[in-house]
Amino acid sequence: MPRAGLTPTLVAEEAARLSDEEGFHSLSLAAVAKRLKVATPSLYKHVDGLAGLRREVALLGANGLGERIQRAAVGRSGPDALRSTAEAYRRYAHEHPGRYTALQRLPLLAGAEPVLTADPVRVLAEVLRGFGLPEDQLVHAIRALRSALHGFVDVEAHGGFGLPEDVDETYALLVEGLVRALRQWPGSAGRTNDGTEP
Amino acid sequence: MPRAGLTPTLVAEEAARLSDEEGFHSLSLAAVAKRLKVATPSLYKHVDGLAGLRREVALLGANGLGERIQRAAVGRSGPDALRSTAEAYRRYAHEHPGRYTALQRLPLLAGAEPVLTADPVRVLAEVLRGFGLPEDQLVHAIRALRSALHGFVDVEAHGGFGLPEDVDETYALLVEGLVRALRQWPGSAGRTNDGTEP
DNA sequence: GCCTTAAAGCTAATGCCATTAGCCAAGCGG
DNA sequence: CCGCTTGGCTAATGGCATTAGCTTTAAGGC
Repeated sequence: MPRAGLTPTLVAEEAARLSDEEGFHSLSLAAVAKRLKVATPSLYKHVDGLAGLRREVALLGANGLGERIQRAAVGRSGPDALRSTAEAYRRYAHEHPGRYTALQRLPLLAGAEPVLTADPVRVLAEVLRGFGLPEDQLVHAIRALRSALHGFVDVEAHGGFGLPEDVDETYALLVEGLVRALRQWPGSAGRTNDGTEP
Repeated sequence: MPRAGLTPTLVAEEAARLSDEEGFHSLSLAAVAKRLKVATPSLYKHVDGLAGLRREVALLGANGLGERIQRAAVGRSGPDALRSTAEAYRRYAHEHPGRYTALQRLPLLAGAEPVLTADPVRVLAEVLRGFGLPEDQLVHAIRALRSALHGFVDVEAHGGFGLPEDVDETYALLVEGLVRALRQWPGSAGRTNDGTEP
């Protein structure tokens, strides 16, 4: 019988696909093993149990999200960059719901901070550059931005927006609210171009 | 041997306590049964399996959160009501993390919408009354407000704010950002008193 | 005060999953 | 061609949810 030829990367990627397709709650060693046509215990040669598998999916999610919003921000600045980034953020969460869910728990998984080739938080920090915030407000502003984007995406993913009103429109309004809030952030240098005028 | 004297309510409340103390992920029929000094299958006489148990905890969470923020808002209006409500919202999530986590999944648990004695979303809607928003913007504003509050609390609960900067201060700044964003909401009647002046 | 009876709580049994131990063979390096 | 690393396997254990079916409690009618 020929070998299956698994690697840690192959296993993690299959797990991520499964998470996206069936939901993060459906991620199990047994399910991944079945997809790879392999017995469950075989996976232990490549990943560190279920906890390790989840961690790998979370890492793929963090890097994937980071790369996506990075690409969305490149060549833009200020409100314009924020709008583009916010759009990419939500789109990634829609396209990779399992990875996105996994990503949330990453901070709690203590241990040596592993290789994040593209840290989403760092990208958001760069996006906020163009808003002229004082140095000591940057961390607070990043946190607020993360909260708003994640909160929307999370509520949406849980079916929390039940009314018929257009959810895309709500998101656009939320992002514009963020732009306004950031332009008038305490201690800010003042108004920045809102990106809707030349 | 005398009976244990369980009721659906008693079981649900013990489950909620366990969720808060050990984390929602630790909620299981076996764990609840052990706390109540009862065999696991006995619980099926009072709740509809694990899914039902989670649903009950979610309901306790929704009602608890609703009551808390309701009380915080009473007698206040506009930005003042928003600040008080936001504070109560976060405090509830801190004090009842298990219930709060359960609550998120409530919308997905399809079926007959059950008795919500105090719907948190309705309370938020009333809080937004004082901001003079046009009728057709109310739903969008409520969604934005929910997103921001939940997002912050959720990131915080997952240990997402790793830097040493004061998290309470970030929350206060986020809430002030919301106040600004809502006062200048598209189509709004204009500025409202920001609550920091008589 | 008995006796019927609905229901509370139990034990036994099944099945799924994670995890560990230990076996076996594939396939690479010499 | 040979040996050794290591990928993948089977077997076994233990936790959990769930169902079936039994026993006995204790409430209410008589």
